[in-house]
Formats: sequence, structure tokens, C-alpha cells
Amino acid sequence: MPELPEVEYVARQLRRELIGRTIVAADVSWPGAISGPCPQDFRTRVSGQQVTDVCRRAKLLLIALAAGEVLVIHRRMTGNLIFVPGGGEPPYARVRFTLDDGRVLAFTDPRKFGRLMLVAVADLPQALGGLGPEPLDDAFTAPVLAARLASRKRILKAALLDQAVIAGVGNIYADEALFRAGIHPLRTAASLTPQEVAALREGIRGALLTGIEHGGTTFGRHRDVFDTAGTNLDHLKVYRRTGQPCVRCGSAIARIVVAQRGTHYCPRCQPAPSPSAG
DNA sequence: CTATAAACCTGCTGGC
DNA sequence: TGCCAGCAGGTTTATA
Repeated sequence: MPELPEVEYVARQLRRELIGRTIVAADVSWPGAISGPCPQDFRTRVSGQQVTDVCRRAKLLLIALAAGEVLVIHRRMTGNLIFVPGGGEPPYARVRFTLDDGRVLAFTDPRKFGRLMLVAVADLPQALGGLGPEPLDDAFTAPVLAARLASRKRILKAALLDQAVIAGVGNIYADEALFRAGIHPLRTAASLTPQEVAALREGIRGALLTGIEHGGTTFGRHRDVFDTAGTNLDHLKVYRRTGQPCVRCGSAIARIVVAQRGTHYCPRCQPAPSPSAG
């Protein structure tokens, strides 16, 4: 999935559509999608519950239920939450929630990587423990980011992908953030100057906000709850633009592999680290 | 601690 | 047109 912008966009939609509604039934057609409790208990504990709140943490969707439990959903690579039009069966539906207004919200997921779980409110801090700061919070300042990176003798891009360092950034927005900041992905996390950290903070937030604004990035599976694709692909500057001209300087965008992930950058706007300095 | 590879799954794209 | 290799928004686990 879906990274922070794709989850945030859907969370905002679900907030409008679900709060106050009651889930009258839950049907699980792929038990592997439920990571806890067992599918049987999952079904009975969700059924009859009114939705009291919807929010997002990192790449997780949190749907609070009246009984004091929270439905936690991670879409991973190809998971979507889509309102089923006309009561039909959408492709790759793994879990279906029927609402008291007759609508059906389906969790679809071709690759079966996505997971849903039910967690007691009291256990939520434990379940979400280990996640880094939210990059769109006011508290995510340059000094905070600097502190997260300072002790890390680690490749910068790998650090950005680590959810314990910063929550919600994935492969697309890591590349976009680094381009915006003019920093090479192979730099060492701890080698950034304060100025570079400040630029990176702006780059991260700018890339994420642009993504949310355009309904997320769709080049494959991401859809919103009404099955509509996001348009942010048209606004990406380096991701998936290998060989195409840099929007700033015209150089060909390069692609390398970092931490097993395709990584895109401009060789001129994001100068390579010196062998010694990292 | 950091890094790397593999595993979990299925579908799509590009090259030959 | 057809087949195959490679790639894909993420995370976890095993292994150096």
C-alpha cells in the first residue's frame, strides 16, 4: 500500500462514512487476513458494533468500536477498502463488512499481504509501540528528525523506510522527499548537516502533503473507498521516472537498489556522497 | 547494531 | 502472439 498519504486519504473518507454507523455483519473469506483473534471471534466481536471513531497511525487504519475494541487494518502492498457497488462481489474480496444502512465495505487484497486485527483500547499502546513520530505532526521538528538520525550509522534511505525512525514513509515518498531535499539516498543518516536535516524535514512533509492532496499515488492497485484511483503519480518527480529528464535540471533520473528497494534520484541534484564522508 | 536475503502471495509489464 | 524473467506501495524472520 499504500503509504501514509494513501492511508490518510482513505481514513478521512471512512471517518465521514463510518462514524455513527453500526457494522451488522463481518464475513471472512480468507482467514489468513485476520491476525487476531481467530476469525470466528473476530466476526462475533465486530458484529453489532457501532463505529465511534476512525483515524490513522503510521500506515495503520484504526477503526474504534463502541465496545472498546479497535479494528486495526494494515493494507500492506495491495489491500484496499472499497464500498461494494450494487451489492456485487468485488475481485479479491477477503473480508466484507455489512453496515446498518445496507452498504457493504469490502477489504480486497490480491496478494494477501494485508492484515486485520482486533485490539482492546487498553492494549493499543502496546500494539502500536515502536513506531516513530508522525511526520505531519507539529512536534516533528528538524531537531526531532536530527535526533532520530544522529545515532544511526546507517544508509539514509534505509533509515527513512524504518517505521521506528519515522512513521508512515514508504518507498515512493522516501525517494520524493530525498529529491526535494537534494540529498543522495546513499548518504549516511548521521552525516547530514543541520541545514540538510531541515531540508529533509520539509521534503518529507511536502511530498506527503502533495500525495494526500491528490488522493494518493496509484500505479497499480491503490484505490479510495469509492474505487477511484489517486492522481499523485502525475506529481512525482523521481519515483518510477528512470531515464526521464529531471524536472529541475534535465539530467536523466537514475535507478539503483537500496535496502532491496528500487530507488530513484537525480544524479546532479542529489550529489553522491564522497567515499570517506558517507 | 547493521546488513542482506528470503519469505509471504499474485498480477502486470517488458523483452525476446 | 506467447512465454518467461523481473518487478511491485510492506513487513517479518533468519542468517552473517
